[in-house]
Amino acid sequence: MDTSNVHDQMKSAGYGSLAAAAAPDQPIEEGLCLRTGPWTAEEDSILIDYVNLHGEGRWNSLARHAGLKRTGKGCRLRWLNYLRPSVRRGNITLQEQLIILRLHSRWGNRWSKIAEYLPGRTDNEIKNYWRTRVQKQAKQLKCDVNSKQFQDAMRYVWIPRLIERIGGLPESLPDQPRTCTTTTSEFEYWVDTNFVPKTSASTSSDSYDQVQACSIPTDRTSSGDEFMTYPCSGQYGSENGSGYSQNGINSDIHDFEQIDYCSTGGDTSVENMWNEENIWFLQQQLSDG
DNA sequence: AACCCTCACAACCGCAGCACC
DNA sequence: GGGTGCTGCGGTTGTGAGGGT
Repeated sequence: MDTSNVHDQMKSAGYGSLAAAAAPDQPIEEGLCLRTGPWTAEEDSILIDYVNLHGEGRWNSLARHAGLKRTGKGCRLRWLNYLRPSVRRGNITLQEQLIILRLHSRWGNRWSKIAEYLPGRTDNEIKNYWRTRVQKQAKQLKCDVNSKQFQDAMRYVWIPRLIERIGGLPESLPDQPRTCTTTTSEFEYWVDTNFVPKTSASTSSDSYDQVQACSIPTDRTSSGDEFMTYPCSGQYGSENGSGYSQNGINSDIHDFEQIDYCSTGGDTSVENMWNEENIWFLQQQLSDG
């Protein structure tokens, strides 16, 4: 969807107004009314110019000095989610869907953290994706998105299936895996090695933040880790080893070394994993036990 | 054509954490 | 230590588009 169209349409529809009162945490100067609703092109321009001149941060003073009748929070949100040059628009690609699913299984609703591994994507966008697509499917399957049933569904069915859709299957596997040790996360292959998360992880006390840039945490042994448990050189599938291969699908992780997760182009997003075929397949798997 | 429903998205809200005084 | 203000995060809401009937 072209979000700019949405924006323009909202504007033309007259959405937005001057708020009579400021947000509780956002005191306003006497006599100043704050605008709410969609941003106008003029406001966008003012904000862009101001940030380009003075940089990000200090959003409240920015809003005042730039002459924007917006809250500091509003300016920050508009900049981060929409105006920032690095913001990437367009559909969530299959590769990105895969990353989201896997990181969410690891971190839950920590959208900003997940967004760090998706260049150009905002936490808001990822959150919207999760709510509109994933939660909807959990609802269709009549199970909670956080239930073990749904987690297993993603782990053993959707993710391998998504992998299959992303790359297809090569005629032959590489002669030698790049590396494949028990101490290296397969996920390191999945993330473009040129990518560095945009935020500083070193300032966080979260143990999951103690990771090298360009890699996904690898502490498989931690108690809550149900994340990277696929055999490194084997096939994806259920615990008994038959799993997915019974469907003729060989999903060796190294098949996907060449996926470009930082690509700003491409259009693999057209085909979404959440289609009728996959729903049917998953329901079969679940009913089979 | 009109209505209804779902989807996708931007924007808003409340809260927690942090820094500063 | 307490108060205040700012920032960032996650949850939620409101809106138009688009498809189906």
